[in-house]
Amino acid sequence: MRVSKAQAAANRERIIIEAARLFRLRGFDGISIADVTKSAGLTHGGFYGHFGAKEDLMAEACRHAVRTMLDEWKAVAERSPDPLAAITRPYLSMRHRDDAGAGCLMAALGPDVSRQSAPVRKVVTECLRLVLDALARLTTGRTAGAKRKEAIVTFVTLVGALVAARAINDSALAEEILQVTAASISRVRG
Amino acid sequence: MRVSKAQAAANRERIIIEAARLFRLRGFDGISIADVTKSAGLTHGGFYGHFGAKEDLMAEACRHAVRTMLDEWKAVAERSPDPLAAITRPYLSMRHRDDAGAGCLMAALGPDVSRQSAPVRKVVTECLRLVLDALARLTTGRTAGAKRKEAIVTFVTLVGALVAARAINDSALAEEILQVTAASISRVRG
DNA sequence: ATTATCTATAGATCTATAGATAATGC
DNA sequence: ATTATCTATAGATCTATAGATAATGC
Repeated sequence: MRVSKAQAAANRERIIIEAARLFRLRGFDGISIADVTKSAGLTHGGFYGHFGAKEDLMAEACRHAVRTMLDEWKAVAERSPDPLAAITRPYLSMRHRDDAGAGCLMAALGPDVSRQSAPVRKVVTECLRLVLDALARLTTGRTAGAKRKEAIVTFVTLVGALVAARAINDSALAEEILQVTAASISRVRG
Repeated sequence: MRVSKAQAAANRERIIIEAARLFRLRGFDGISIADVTKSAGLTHGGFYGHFGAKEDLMAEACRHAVRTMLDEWKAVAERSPDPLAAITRPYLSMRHRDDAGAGCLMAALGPDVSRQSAPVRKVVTECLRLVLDALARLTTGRTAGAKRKEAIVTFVTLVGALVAARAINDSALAEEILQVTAASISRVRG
């Protein structure tokens, strides 16, 4: 059976959306083409009409995941008197810890990305630049250089806290890690 | 062919050592039992005489990786006037970034661990406690609580910086991330 | 006699492709 | 007629097991 051009484009988009969610949840190797296409309501055979290889989907999924996060960041920052806190508070929440499929790409797949080939890592590199630029605009640094440094330290601290909080099996320790990190970030800024 | 009891124990240890290296390099799913046993100089069939399942090896490999890091930390901290810097400097080096197989477990496999079952995560939870305790002893905090908070923030910052530096495809940006993070850690402490 | 390791393989799963099908859009 | 999707499958790979082999250690 065939669908309209518009429907085919929507199917492709749904494959990317589901891939971004499932890869973040179970890792690049933990999800098959069949898993992704099934989640998108298709069969695995049609996949190669949309993408040349699984790797191409990984790159697209990474881009989509980061775009989604940046859109959310923009939305919450615009309607908050303390934009940086409006971003770091939900980032360092147990909700984010327990919902990797909808969360930060770097925290969910950073090491997975390291093991991928150049095209995927290139996309992630571009995405990281966008994230750092977005964060830098919200920092208290006086010069552009100071803002950038602050953005880098803030972002890697967020990522590390989430990675550690997720790897462990103890909710109390995870909450402690997230809270102590959040307190540290707001103390350093203030 | 059969080997002596002592040789069998040494073979088991070599399987763990190679697993700790290979898992950190390519991820839990990126390495097969055959890869690990071949690296240890054995065939894959004998594996199940040493371990009940691949998952058991993952747990042992995680424990081994963290023990190795803590041993290194202890060694460099003992012969340095600034123990914390003696640990964070090599951690935030390009050498560590480019040698995941011999480096920090959390930075190399944090998200991979999150997706594993309870036994593996339990081992990693115990290991994280040991790492935080070791770091806390080297911090400048006055109270035990302050030391612990400082240890948590320091560790997650280290992990996040390494995860980000490894995920990207640009050495200059990676160096910037590691250097800015290192400067921030020594500034906050000092 | 016991047992650590090896050979061989069953059963499952995954990526990618080939050819069939059926609805779109010129 | 074109083409997006489906069915079916080839070829590769992985975990785990069964039975054979051969050296250790009582």
